[in-house]
Amino acid sequence: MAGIKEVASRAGLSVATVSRALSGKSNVSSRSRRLAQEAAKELGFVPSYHASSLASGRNRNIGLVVPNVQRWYFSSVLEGVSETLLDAGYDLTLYNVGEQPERRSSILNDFLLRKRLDAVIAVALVLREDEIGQLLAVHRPIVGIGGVLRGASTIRIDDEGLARDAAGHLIRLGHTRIAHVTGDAGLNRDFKLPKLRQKGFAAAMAGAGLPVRDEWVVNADFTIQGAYAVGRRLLGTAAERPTAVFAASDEMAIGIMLAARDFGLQIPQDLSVVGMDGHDLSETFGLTTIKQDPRGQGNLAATTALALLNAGKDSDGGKPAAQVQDQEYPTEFLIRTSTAVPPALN
Amino acid sequence: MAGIKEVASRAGLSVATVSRALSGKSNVSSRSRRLAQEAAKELGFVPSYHASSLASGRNRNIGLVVPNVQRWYFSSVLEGVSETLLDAGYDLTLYNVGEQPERRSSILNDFLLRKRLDAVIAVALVLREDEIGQLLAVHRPIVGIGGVLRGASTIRIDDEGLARDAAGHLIRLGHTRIAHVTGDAGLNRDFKLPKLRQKGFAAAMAGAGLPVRDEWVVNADFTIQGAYAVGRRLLGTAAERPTAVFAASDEMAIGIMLAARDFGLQIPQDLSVVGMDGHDLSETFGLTTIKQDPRGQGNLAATTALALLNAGKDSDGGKPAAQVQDQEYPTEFLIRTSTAVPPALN
DNA sequence: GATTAAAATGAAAACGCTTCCATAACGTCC
DNA sequence: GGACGTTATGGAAGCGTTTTCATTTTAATC
Repeated sequence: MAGIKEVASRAGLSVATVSRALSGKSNVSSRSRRLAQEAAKELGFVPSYHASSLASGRNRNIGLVVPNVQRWYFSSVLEGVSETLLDAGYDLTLYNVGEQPERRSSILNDFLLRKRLDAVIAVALVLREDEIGQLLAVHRPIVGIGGVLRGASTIRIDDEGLARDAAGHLIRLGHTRIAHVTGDAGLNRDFKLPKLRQKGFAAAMAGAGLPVRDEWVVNADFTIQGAYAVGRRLLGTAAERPTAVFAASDEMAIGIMLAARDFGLQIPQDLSVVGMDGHDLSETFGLTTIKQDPRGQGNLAATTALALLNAGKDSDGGKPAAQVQDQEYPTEFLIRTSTAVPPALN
Repeated sequence: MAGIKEVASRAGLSVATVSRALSGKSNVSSRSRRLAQEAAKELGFVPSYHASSLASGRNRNIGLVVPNVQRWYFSSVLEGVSETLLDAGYDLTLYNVGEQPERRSSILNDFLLRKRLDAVIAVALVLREDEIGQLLAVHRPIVGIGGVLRGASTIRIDDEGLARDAAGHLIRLGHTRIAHVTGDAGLNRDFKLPKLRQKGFAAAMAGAGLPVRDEWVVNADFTIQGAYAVGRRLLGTAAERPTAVFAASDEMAIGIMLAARDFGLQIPQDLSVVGMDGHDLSETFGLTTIKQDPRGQGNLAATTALALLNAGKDSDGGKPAAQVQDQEYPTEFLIRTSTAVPPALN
């Protein structure tokens, strides 16, 4: 394991110059730089991460906290974050906190604060004010995706408004008997998104003077399987059945579609379904949905975090320091083949 | 930012004793330990990760290299690894290498070797011998999942044998016209699994004296969407259509089932489908499959890595050092409702 | 060629811990 | 109560870089 000292003596330079040369600093003659690089390559020298971090105070490591890597949305964000971080030469430390709230706080204490992360990206996670305060106190930028964090930069979509649009689409088609599939249970209580989308749904219904029937607002935990099970109950009773379903996620919309097929219900003739998110599978199912781009959001979050980091460094430097800001990410309403006028009007 | 010195002076102890007390070492009186802990808590002291790693040579950080976090199998492994690592107080550094091979090598050089990881867990990735050599040379245990790595511990299933069993099940039911959905294209060329499963399929067919028809061995990239597209081509021509499909993954099996429904084919009456992996969705679809437990495999991989680490530490210590070994993970053949005797025999 | 500003260099001081080593306190046993 | 084996303790030496600061070299100007 060659250290920087060996490189220095082989290059005939001092340790200091080698360090500067290899880390691309200025004030190094091109000759010295070349010498240092050659010696480093010949010895296979790679600077020790910890020594370097300890001395410089920088980590080149950003933490990502997600509730559940299994879900499409989160793994897509993860992919996006991972991509831009890797390109920037940063490490990604992943905290898959899962549904247990107690794990979350232990993570914050034991890991995040341990001075080993330059920044934290939190997805769909509402941190308590004191937790944010702790992070900000140690000068760690925080960027949140899909959840507003006071004092942190945020990337989000207008969940409530978009949900209203989605439900509105069904209403404009003439549907009056509309069910809503949501997903609270068991999940992190901090996870506000389902409530927001539910609120948007309720707003659309109210705006059209339509009743929200409690038995038609059902919970499916954001999974295809959950929605499939729920769908069998919802659609099984031929007596009075909704003519349209607005699901708070595409996964759940797909679950509903699968259940509908089991009962021989044609989509969209017998049942309209609209989802949300733009899941990879939604196209295959011809699902009308509001597409968001979680991977792009991940990219943006990482970029934002990096910008914040640089801003902190040369705070009085040339380029204007990046500010904490709230960015709304663009979405796209995709009308496909899963929605039509209700059967009665057909 | 309180350092260990402040803790020491507040506790009225030396820095050395505080360090020992807080890291749970022996040879510390219970009184000193209590004092140190109290002082640390009062000051909100958290040891600096980098300083600690630099001084001790340990990182408490394990790298996980996966091809694609989006795929169910990989995200499940990730979840398992993350879980046991978090419980053990270890960090997880994730390398989502994606399909680009050049990225992989830069990761190895720039990150893995930078002395910042205690061990590496590689999923479905064949490292070159010299790459393994590099890692072993710096005394980093490697554990591989789903790909045999010379000199590394491995957790795997018998892909070829299990594929043979899966295809064999169709054959025993009386099917002779069996298609196979596999997935090579675009993927990391190192990814051997599809070839192994394909080999198992071929072996089963050969064993029964059945021909493998080239046009019935189709590629679907391991996705539902891909298999759906492929399925529409495969099943669309009513002329001569397979009576059964063996898909190399449950996702692809599901894609086939969706395509079959589009053509009004009943499963299993008109078409039998068998998958592999035990995807969360397979139950919902009644899919016959061979279930493996990627999350459990992730748990085991992490445990193995940790054991290897400890073995390295007290190599001549009490408990026998953990050995490099090849572990076959148990699987379960689940016969559900997607398979039956072929239509002709019905 | 002298004068001055700018660029390049090296010695050494951090960075904040862990751990070795020597010493001190504590029991235990005859 | 002295000798001895344990267990606790503190001082100080690392760990391998980066960065400050003082110094030397180079370039630029008159």
